[in-house]
Amino acid sequence: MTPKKKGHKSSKQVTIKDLARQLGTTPSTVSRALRDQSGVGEKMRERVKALARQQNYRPNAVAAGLRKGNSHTIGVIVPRVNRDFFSGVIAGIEEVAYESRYSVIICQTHDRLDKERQYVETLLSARVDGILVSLGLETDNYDHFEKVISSGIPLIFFDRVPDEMNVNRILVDDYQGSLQVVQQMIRAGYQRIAHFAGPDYLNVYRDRKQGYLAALQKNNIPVDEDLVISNDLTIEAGRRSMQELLAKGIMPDALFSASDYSALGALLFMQEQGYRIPQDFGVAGFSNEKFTSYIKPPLTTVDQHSKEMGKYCMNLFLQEVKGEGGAPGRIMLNPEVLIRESTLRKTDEK
Amino acid sequence: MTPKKKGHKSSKQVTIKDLARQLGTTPSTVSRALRDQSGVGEKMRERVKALARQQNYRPNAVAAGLRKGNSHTIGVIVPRVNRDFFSGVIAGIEEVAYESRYSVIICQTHDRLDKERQYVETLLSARVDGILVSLGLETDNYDHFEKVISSGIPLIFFDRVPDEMNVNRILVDDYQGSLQVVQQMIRAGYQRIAHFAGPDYLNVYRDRKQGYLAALQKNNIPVDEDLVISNDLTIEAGRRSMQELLAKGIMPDALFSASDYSALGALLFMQEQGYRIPQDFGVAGFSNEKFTSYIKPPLTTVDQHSKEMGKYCMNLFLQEVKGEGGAPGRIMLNPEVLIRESTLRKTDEK
DNA sequence: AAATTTTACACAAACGTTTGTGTTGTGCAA
DNA sequence: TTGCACAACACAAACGTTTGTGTAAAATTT
Repeated sequence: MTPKKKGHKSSKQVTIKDLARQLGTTPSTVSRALRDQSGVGEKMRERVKALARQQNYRPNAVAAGLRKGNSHTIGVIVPRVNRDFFSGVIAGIEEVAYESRYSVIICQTHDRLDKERQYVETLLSARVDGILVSLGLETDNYDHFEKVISSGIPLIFFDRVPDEMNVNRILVDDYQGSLQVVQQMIRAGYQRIAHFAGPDYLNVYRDRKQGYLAALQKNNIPVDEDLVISNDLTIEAGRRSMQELLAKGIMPDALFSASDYSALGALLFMQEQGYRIPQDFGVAGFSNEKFTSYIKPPLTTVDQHSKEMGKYCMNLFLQEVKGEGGAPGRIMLNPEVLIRESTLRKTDEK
Repeated sequence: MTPKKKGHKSSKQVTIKDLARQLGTTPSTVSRALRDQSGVGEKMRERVKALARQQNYRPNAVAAGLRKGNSHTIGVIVPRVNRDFFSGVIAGIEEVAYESRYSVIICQTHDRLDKERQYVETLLSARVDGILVSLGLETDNYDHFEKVISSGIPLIFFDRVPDEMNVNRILVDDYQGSLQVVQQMIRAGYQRIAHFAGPDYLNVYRDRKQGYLAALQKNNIPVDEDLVISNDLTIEAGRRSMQELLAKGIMPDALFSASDYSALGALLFMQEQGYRIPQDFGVAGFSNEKFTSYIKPPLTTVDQHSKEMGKYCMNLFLQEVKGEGGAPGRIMLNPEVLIRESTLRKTDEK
């Protein structure tokens, strides 16, 4: 009967002008008062704030952004948000952003180059104050990022970074992580270790492959080209690649995959084929996705300190924006190798 | 030697005014030309576009937003992005948003009420054109959303929606989903089914509990209060609650959890205690997180059509923004019950 | 050919801030 | 009492668009 609606439905937001008019003063004074700038008396300041509160005034960030030339917003471009690694980075970015009252626009490319390009345009049009990016799988051309640079706003890459560009980059030591995992696998007794690799033009996959190759070399294990397979690192790809290997009569005794997902695909396939993990076949992945610790057996993998990485990103941005950006920053974090049951062949029984 | 930099480092972005000046025309004509509005000749239009392209003109969305009073951006507030359910919804929202060229600001509350409040303020200040929300676990007060409503922009809730408010809402039939899962468990032969519930003031958890209770009732199984436990639905909580049950000497023969995560915690705990799933103990969850199909045994759960839900959300928003918003829309999707091994006690051997 | 409509453009105001520069008036020292 | 510094405020321009209106010339009709 008595409708609960209080606020008028289509009420225009109250502006600084409205406040000024009601107080018999000017917009400039109101603006200064609200932001505690000098040049306005104690009494007026109080009156302004009181009225603002009472009228439910909310500053128009768009207008302020236009005038000040910045939006206090940053853009983050990632392949997908539902990877624990990326959502971890995002969490880190957000934590720092939240403290400094920055808004974060998150864009998912789904590993598609066209979307990546489009989002860069959108973010530049939205006049974000900076862009944080991890490249998509398809990205083998960086023209769209040149535009960002020439626009003058900070650009920071993390994890999947472009090789050719001299830009800020934050990453984990993929080479070391891979090296150590494979070393452990060899120590556990595996002899013919296969590798699932990603595209060679992305630093992370190249480095992981190099780490794998280095481990073999250090242990005088010859590299078998047949055991190194490139795929798109999904569960399905992992399953399929494993199947194809066996179909070709190639039988490794372990797998180090550049991704936890393709590792999982292979693991599931091998289990279905009746192989026992880790006795008959060892499996290791990369990224420390959460599921790796739930499955049976838990998967050996490499943690990339995703949240830390996110914090570093945002802090680097804040530095840059303060004008402290000299040469492009380069930060490399140490990965943490997590040896779990999936590569623990009964080696301790020696 | 010859530095590659073309764009001047700190180059101010070229504006519509710059173009106008160079063409000997006015900003208004340039603006209309670029947007293919009527009132500008074919020849001039071409000249404008050519120059814009050549000078790398990029429209300033902030300025346009201020003038037009809309930002072509929407805000999405979710508890966390690294749940498959939420990232699925986000994917759906983005897909539709991308087509209609809307930007999406994603905000994670981490289930905290203070963050939820803060993000609402931020989004309103940023003058987003609409807000899509799924409530946090702590949210038992909706004052901050009243502000959104009185600001006049569309507000749409999904999945976790407020009871008291008469607003747009899109959800899945939690009651039906739960009812069917528990019915199946009973048919599979489980007699004493425990339930992990979330806070009663959130619709989804209340409905799931109701579905659970209804299933018992329909099968003339008395409700045992000891078997209904509220926790915060994390893995750890699931593990702990299960442990506490056993410690108290209460021994259910199955569990239906309102969340896949707490279901997983309980499942892992029971396996560690030597119980076989599903023979000795049945487990079912809710939400169809991806990991549920990887673990051993695969977990029975309920799919909520997350991506669909996201699309519905965004489409409902688009409708509202076109002014076609009559009474608040209410959409209920049918869930899909996924019976998997974790509740498949050898019932078919009858 | 005159009257009328239409086209192609220019002009100017507006969106809501922020900020540089005037303009008072007050208090203080000389 | 004059001069000066400074506080407290008003005034106005600017940020980059969009959009309503004005005004010629061109195209169309009669």
